[in-house]
Amino acid sequence: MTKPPLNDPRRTLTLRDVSEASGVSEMTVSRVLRNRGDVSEGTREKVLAAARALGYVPNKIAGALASQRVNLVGVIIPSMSNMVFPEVMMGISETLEDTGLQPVVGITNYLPDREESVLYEMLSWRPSGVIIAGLEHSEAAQAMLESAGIPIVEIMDIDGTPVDSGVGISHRRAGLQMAEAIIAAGYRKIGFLGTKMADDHRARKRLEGFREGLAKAGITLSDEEYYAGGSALLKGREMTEAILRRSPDLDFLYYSNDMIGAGGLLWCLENGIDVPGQVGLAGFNGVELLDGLPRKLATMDACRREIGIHAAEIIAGKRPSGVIGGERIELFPTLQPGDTIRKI
Amino acid sequence: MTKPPLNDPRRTLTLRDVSEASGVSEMTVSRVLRNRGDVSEGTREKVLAAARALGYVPNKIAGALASQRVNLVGVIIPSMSNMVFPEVMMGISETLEDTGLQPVVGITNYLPDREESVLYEMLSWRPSGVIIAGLEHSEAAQAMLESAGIPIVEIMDIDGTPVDSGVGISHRRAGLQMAEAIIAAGYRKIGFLGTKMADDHRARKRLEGFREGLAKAGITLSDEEYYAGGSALLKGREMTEAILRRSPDLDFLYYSNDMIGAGGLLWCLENGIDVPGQVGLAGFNGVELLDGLPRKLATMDACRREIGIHAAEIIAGKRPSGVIGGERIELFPTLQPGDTIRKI
DNA sequence: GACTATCCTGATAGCGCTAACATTATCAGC
DNA sequence: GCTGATAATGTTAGCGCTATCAGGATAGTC
Repeated sequence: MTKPPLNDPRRTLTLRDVSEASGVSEMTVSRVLRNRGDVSEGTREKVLAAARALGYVPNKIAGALASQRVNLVGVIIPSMSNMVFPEVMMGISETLEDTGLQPVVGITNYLPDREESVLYEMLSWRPSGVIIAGLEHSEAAQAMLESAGIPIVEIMDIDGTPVDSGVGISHRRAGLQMAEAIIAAGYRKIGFLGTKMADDHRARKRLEGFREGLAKAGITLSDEEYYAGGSALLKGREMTEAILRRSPDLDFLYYSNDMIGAGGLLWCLENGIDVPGQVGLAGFNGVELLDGLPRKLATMDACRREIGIHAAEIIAGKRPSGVIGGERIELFPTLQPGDTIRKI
Repeated sequence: MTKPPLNDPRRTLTLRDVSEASGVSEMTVSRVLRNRGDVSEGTREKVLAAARALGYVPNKIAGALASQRVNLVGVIIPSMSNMVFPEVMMGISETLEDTGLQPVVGITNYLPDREESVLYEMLSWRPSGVIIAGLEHSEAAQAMLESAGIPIVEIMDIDGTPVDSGVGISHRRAGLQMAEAIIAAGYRKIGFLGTKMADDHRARKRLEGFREGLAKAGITLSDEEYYAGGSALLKGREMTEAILRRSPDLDFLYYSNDMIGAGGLLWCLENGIDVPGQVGLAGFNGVELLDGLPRKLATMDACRREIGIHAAEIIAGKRPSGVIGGERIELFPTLQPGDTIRKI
């Protein structure tokens, strides 16, 4: 963005250029281009023609500064690499589409430090609202959210207290319900397979809920296996092989996400393990991928799309309630037993 | 972003507030917060302390307007729903990380109209550069790119002439090479399975190259099957079943992407089809998912990550060549035969 | 004809920040 | 002490736009 001298014909155009080309004031041009206020049909056309002919693109930076209005919504999520956040994004984009608001995404990679800096960066653009994944933030991030003076929606998780609004599911309960279903189906020697990520609070809460569910039946996890990085499908295979080799008496494997669950399912099928007779399997998320698998993996959908839609509605002020802020929307995932849990 | 009166303590903070709190001029505060110019250690600490205490977040809108510098890079891609663009994004983010530049993503859903409006919106923020997928754009979009006055990098595809810089692979050649490999392996009755998208120019070019490759051996496609929307893995299964039911004599299936290829592979394995003996299979992209499949699908990697890295380097001015613009970087995908093409 | 109402357009004053220059402190060297 | 460099800070003037209000038409009303 170097600035050419004023006489350079390739200097970036301003309202003034359009104004001069169409013979009206800058203010009128501004009105035409924003469809605001009354402008006669004649001038409107004249201005639009001039703008088009010049190839004028308004400068939103200047516009935003002058109007104190920024049509941006910051969306801060940990990752894009599995399909869960992209689906949330779709819900958000779709809902924001006809509001004039535009989502801007920041990725944290599950790092609190990075979340903090991404948030700072976002807020420095003075967005109209922020949608941020999770309820756990660094102290500084928490402070920024509290004093931002704009709508904040914390999404995905509802087990805790949002700064402003919250939309999500109870991961603790999701884990608990899955445990209950597994026990009800008669499984007793249960293994857990998940990621190593200390900062994935939602996976942690699911596991806690799961343990709690098992505890109610007087059961504890028989074995655990963790991974980090790499192709989730492949890791699912490897981990499944490893855990079953180490603990051959396991009769159920609970995966912290569907992708590793799918890998586990493929491995079991190839190795002649009777699923769900000998070993039952379940994942979490309800990803579309599962539809194409030889057998449907048991899972719970995380209401990803709905979360995105509701969050965006709150920011856009589209909530039917008419409430301004401080909404708390809990969604309820349904258990999809698929073909990998014994029918009772 | 409503603006509270000046006496409202919750009004958004400005440089002036920090300046008053720390007893120096706004300019000095600005210098401290941007680490620019000479500021004594004493004042620096005083200012930082005040800024932190107040919870001041600079207003980049004002900063950008004043300095004519925007640390944003527009990235315009068609989709996030398969893993190809997220991986390009990772290459971009990683490369931009230490440059002070920030990517901002826009999604077009393969719609030229939407591409045009997303581009317009992006340019109105006066970014430092634009990375945009593909070489085919609407006339208006093309004009905007030409006159934007910033570095433009068109990515993914190199079969054509970029406006400014280009980074990608030849999809035409990729299709051609795959055809040659298939023919060399002795397959003759070849079917194609792909998406319906008229505006996926890269898929189209691959198919054209593929047809060309077949033609050289005097072969034409024996059958074709197309889909739109839905779970790609599932669609891959369904399409494979459909095409093989209609044309049982096919001995090879070329899929326009790995995901449907994977679905096809699973279907074939379940239905006792000898792969690659009776039917050979190949996809395109080289997605990580394939690593977890029972058998490795033949594919060609699309150099997604590298494309992202090179594109970002061009925008950031990090190219070793020192060239300013108009670079053309062709990458060469390698054929990964996997286990689904007969060894010769 | 004066008056109000409605519609359209223009002049003015910033938005919050930074570039560029101006000014003031500080200190070495003679 | 004075000069002149260097370092540290302040002053001024916008960046390109929009909110706000002030007109100038035109038309209708009494």
